[in-house]
Amino acid sequence: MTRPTMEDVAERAGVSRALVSLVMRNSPKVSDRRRAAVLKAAEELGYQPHVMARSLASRTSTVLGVMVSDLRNAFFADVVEGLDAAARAAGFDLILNTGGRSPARERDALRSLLSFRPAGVVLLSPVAPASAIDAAAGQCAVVLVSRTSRAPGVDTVNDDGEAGAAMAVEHLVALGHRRIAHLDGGGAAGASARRRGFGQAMRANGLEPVVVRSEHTDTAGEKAVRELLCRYAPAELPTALLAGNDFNAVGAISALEEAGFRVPEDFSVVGYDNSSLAALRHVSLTTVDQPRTEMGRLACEALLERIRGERAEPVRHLLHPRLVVRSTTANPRRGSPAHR
Amino acid sequence: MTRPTMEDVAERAGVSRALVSLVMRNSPKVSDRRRAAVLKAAEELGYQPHVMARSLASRTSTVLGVMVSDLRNAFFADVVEGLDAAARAAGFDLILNTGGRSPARERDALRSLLSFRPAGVVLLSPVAPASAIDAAAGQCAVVLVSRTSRAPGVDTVNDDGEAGAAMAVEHLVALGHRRIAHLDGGGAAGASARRRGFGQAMRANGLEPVVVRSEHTDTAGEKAVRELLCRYAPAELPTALLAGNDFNAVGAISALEEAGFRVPEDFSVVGYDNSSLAALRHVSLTTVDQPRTEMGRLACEALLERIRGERAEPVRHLLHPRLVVRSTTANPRRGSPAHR
DNA sequence: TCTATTGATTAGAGCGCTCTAATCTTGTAG
DNA sequence: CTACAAGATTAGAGCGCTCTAATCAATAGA
Repeated sequence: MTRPTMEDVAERAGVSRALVSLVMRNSPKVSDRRRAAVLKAAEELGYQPHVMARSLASRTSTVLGVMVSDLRNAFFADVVEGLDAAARAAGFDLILNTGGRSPARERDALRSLLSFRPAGVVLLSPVAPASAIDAAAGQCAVVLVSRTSRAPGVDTVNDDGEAGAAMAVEHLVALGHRRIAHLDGGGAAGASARRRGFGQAMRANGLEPVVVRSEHTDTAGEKAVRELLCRYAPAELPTALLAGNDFNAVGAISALEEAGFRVPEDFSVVGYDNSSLAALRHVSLTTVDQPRTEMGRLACEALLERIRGERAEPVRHLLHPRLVVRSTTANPRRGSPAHR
Repeated sequence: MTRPTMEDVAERAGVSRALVSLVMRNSPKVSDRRRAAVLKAAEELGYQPHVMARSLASRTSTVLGVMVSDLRNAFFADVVEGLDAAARAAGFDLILNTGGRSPARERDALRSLLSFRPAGVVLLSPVAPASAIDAAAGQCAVVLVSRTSRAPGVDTVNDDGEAGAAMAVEHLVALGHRRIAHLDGGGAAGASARRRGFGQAMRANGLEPVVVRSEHTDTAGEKAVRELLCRYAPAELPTALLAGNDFNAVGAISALEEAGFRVPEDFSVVGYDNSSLAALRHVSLTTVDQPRTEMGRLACEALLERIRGERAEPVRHLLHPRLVVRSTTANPRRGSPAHR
């Protein structure tokens, strides 16, 4: 059961342990003859280098720590996929932890990650206090995803929620909508940026931003729409909705249909996230896509730059989202200048 | 930047490195006075034990390797969540990899995991040949999720797809359905068990099992329904559908509605997985729930039992799924004995 | 022939920890 | 006051590897 070591390979190949080490790290200063002999012996014994021993001896690490609040959230799962692909390509391995959006659990998770002396850590939408993050940055490279930081030792990768919301507004305005409401995501990650972007874009178009407090769930979307329908006289009703995310949008659509409205004929609805839900033909939701896998890749890249010492100044990635137009948006019937 | 070591703590506390080691592993054979002194020194220096060094010296590992084919798949993400919670509780850490359903990538991923000399590995629905899995089992504890094995050194955790499909059939039969079709998942994970369970349950009720070849996507569900509608005369049409999974079910419902049928009035539809999609009020799909988090927990537990040497014989967990009745199933209108 | 010179190989220390065995303290019995 | 057990502490080897510096071999130049 005990696996062969470098010493075993060396003995079998009739060389020194140091030479085997060189071959394993494929150093150029090994003669072809010896290299072949070592490789053969390693093969025969089924030798695999011991990463931890290597890491200890070389005082370097090929491990990246990842703390994710909740893997069930498809957003994080996608980011981790991107992270994994990039890390693997660079010869790094991921050690993963969940923080559960609880400062205490995050602290434990982070401590556990750091005890591996990783080359860097990625924190996905952490709720930990800035001081904890800065402390971590003193020990290894740190990159934050979906969270900002002003610390010089910390890189960040965020999607541009303002731009995303603005794109949605521009799309709706271009279709002819003038009265557009935003079902906002409350305190959820990214919600405030979207709300800000919505407001700015509306005002930039000379329109009055209408915001209905909501949450990132389908039931909250239904509720918000019912509220909206009560609040306005039929002629004053918005003709388009920008939901906080896709789930919220689907809930909103349900409530609209229940109230006898049709989407997109009577109401246009735009979601946010481009989740697998939005892509369902049955749903076919116009939505804003965040480049999630790309965010993972960039986070990994930022880490690698720091690790390799290629960069010391912080980098702040702000990724541009993309509007995916499907079947829930169209020209307005009511209230558009043409039909007024 | 270089972090304090045990030696530093020992010096500051005025004791030997060995004593610090004992305190860190909170051994009972340390006097209270020394323990306090060591703890204080460690605190002041911000000392954190080096997991890799510990692992190397003690020839034990607190790392569990996890290979998942695709984190984007919510099923796997949920299992990993369960795994993470159980591992953390037991003081283990997860190192994660994706295998991408490619034998070659899986081989690399597995090799990479094993190079950490983990205490055990969890393979989520691997496609690797049995020989590769058995080889891994020679190096550490191995548990397979959503894949069977006959190897004595390998534990398995699977959901009972046969039982799940049978439960769905029983539910439909109890509602009065006699003609039930299964849209099958082809070669997807778990599909064959569901198909088998469907066939057995139908025959056990004296009914003819109708199977339509499909896949685990919504578009495949639509296609399968159109095929079904062509294949049968209106009076002979099934009154209920058991889809391969939730996505497939949603596709099927779309196609049914498009063809002028209503769900559940004209057709009852049952999904499989109880994904977040099924829970949407707009969808409200009757479906079969797999205890995914529990599967992760059990996988971890199986590993821990092996690691602690509490068990040598393989364990084969077959988890019971649960039927979640929502709004897409009802008594049949057409074709039921009462209405014939 | 003898030295440089270059390239290939190896000895040996050390990474930060654990673990065994040895040593040092106490407390207690004789 | 000595003897001895029991408990507390430590020295030192070693986990599997890397890395520096030293050694060795082979070729080229004088």
